[in-house]
Amino acid sequence: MAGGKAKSAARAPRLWVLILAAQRESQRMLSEALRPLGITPAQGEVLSVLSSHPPLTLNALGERLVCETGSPSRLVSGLVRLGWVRRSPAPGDGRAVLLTLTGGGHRLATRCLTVTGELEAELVALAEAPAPVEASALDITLRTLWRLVSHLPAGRALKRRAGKG
Amino acid sequence: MAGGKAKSAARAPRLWVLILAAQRESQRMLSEALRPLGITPAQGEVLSVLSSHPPLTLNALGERLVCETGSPSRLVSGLVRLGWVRRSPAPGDGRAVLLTLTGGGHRLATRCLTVTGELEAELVALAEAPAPVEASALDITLRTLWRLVSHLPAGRALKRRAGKG
DNA sequence: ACATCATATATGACATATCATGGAATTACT
DNA sequence: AGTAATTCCATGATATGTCATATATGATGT
Repeated sequence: MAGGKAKSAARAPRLWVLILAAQRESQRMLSEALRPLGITPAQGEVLSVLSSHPPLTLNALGERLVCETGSPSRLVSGLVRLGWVRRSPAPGDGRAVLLTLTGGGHRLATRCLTVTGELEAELVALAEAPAPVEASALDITLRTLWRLVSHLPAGRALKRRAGKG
Repeated sequence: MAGGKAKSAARAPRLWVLILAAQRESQRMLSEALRPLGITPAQGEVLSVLSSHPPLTLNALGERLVCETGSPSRLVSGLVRLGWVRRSPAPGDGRAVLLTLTGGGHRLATRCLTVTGELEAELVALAEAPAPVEASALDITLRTLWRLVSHLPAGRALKRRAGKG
């Protein structure tokens, strides 16, 4: 019955813990995968967004990022220092700054998208259910996230924790 | 074939972005909810783990945490300074430290578990599907995470991003 | 007993994320 | 025009998470 399920949610690994675990592990994996490119996941997100958008102001970029709230001024500064992004004055607005990728930035963004795609495939492989399941969407989500992290460090932490209740 | 799906994955919000978005938003919500208690989400995780386990060493605690890898020395120091956790020498091992909750720590942990439970309910309400769905577990997971974040700042960032391809 | 290696913790260093502040430019209002 | 309010960006301050190092204790092997 539904009551039993709802009740068990109180002691099962919670959604938010699973979300945290999944984020930590995917962050680690992506961080590792991007290391050869010399950029961090957050920098990769900026490159990806800039590669598929018309020149954006800092503010507009910030509105399209998940990795950071507010205006990603320092995040962009790093990429400018590395030579992948160019800041130019925005025509018609003396306050704003237009961000564009340099030539090398475009090439790096392409490589970054490849790496991101590979990581996505890796995550999907971890998360994919071996067989069709029948349960509520939330149960399926919990199980999927659990499959994703269960044999990674964060998942092992949850197992140890469950070991003693 | 699977190729069709794999191709569409290239432009859909990716699993890892959704995981990041969900983590950012749930972190914000939990952070807000715990503020009245004067603790952070990471500190809350420590209190929760300690409240349901026998005295743990720092190392054993670290093995049960998702919020941090390595040994959570500083995280615990903060809780000791606040008076919620006690460090005592481990009998039989002069290197190790046993961590226990103080009386106030126990009470705070209880309140923390209540807050965490409420947040969990809130997240579940956001994530719950309005009606039964039929799709692969992964699709369901993506949709569930999307429901969770779609009307929150991180989700709006993803919408803006998708707006221009 | 002694030398060596492994383990437990603490701490410094660094990158990152969030919040608050300040300066410059634009917009709105009178 | 002129003033006030708002917007855009940069930067300082703080907290957090990760990595590397240092120190002390325990375990191992001769």
